[in-house]
Amino acid sequence: MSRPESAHTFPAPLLALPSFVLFQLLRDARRVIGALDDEAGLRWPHVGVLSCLAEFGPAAQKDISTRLRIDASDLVSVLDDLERAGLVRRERDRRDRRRYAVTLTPEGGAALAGRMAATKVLDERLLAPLTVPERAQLHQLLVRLLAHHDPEHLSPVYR
Amino acid sequence: MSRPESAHTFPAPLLALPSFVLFQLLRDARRVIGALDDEAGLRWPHVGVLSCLAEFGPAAQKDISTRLRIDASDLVSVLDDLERAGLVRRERDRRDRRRYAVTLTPEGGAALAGRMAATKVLDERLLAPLTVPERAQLHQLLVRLLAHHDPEHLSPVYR
DNA sequence: CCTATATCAGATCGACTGACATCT
DNA sequence: CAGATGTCAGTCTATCTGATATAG
Repeated sequence: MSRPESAHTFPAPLLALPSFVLFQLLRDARRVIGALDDEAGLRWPHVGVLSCLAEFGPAAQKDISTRLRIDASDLVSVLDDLERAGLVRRERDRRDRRRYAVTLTPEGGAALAGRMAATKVLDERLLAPLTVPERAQLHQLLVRLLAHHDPEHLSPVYR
Repeated sequence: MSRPESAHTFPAPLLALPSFVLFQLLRDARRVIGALDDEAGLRWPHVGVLSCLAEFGPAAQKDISTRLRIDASDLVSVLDDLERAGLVRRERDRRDRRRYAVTLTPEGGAALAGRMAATKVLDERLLAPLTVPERAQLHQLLVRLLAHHDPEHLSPVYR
C-alpha cells in the first residue's frame, strides 16, 4: 500500500523545504567534487580565483574578494597557495601601492581549463537523472534565483 | 550595448556550472538561516534530529545517523545539546543494550514546530524571485535529483 | 586624521578519521 | 571470538571576527 519508508528517506517536512533539498544535494556533490580538490590540490576558492582572473583580467585582492564574496582575510592563504604553485603572480600596483595586481600565469590558465573540463563532467553526472530540457530548466531557475539576490544586502559585507 | 559587468557578477564559466550556482545559493541561504541558528541555539543537525524523531518515532543513534547521513560520532554532541535543553531523552534499549532509544520530548516537538514555521518563511523569501508554478517546478526537480542519488554509493558510509 | 588594502591570530562549524569501551 | 553501537580525541576546510601595518 503505502511506500515503505526505507532507512534512507529523509523526513517529509524537511523534503518540503527547498533549502533543505538544496543543502543535501550540495552535501552529496561535495563528496564527488571534493575528490577533484584533493587530486589537484586546488579547492573551490582556488578555482574561483583562477576563473575570476581569467574572466576579468588582473585584479586587486579586494576586487576578487568582493566578486567571489570571500572574506579578504581568507583570500590571503589561497593566493599564497596559487602563487607557490606558479598559477598566479602578485605584483604591486604602482598607482596605488596598497594594492596588488594579481595576474594569471599561463600555467594558471591551463590548470583552470583542465579543472573546468573535469568539473563539467561531474556536473553532467549530477544532473543525469533529469532529461536534457529539465536540466536546462533547472539551471535557468537556479541562475535566476542567484541573480535576484542583492549582494549589498547580504551580511557580512565582504571586507 | 553589452551589459556592464558589475563588481558583483560571477565569472560566466562558473555560472554555467549548476553545481556552482547551487553552491552560491546555499552560501547566501546559510547567512539568512544561520540567523535562526544563533537565535535558538539549534543548528541544522539539531533540527534534522528533531524532525527525524518526530517523523519516524524513537530511534537508535545509528538509525538517525544513517538516515540523516551524519557521521555517528558527530551525532553525539548534537544529542548532548538536545538532551541538555530537554528536547530529547536518551534511554537504553532494553532489548539491545548497546543502543539508546532516543525519544522526542513535548518541548522538543514544540521547538521543532516553531523552527519549521520560521524556516518556511525564509524559504519563501529565498524563492520569492520566481512565480508560484516556477517554485513548484524547481522544488520538484531538486527533489527528484536528490531521490535519484544512491546513498549506498556515497562514501564514506555513515558509520 | 581617517580610510582602504592586505595580513595575521584566533574562533566556530561541519565533515571526516582512528581508536576504544561496551554489548550481542 | 567477531561485529555492532556509542564515545572520544584530533584533523581539515570554509567562514567569520578582531587587530595591525602600510599606503592614499
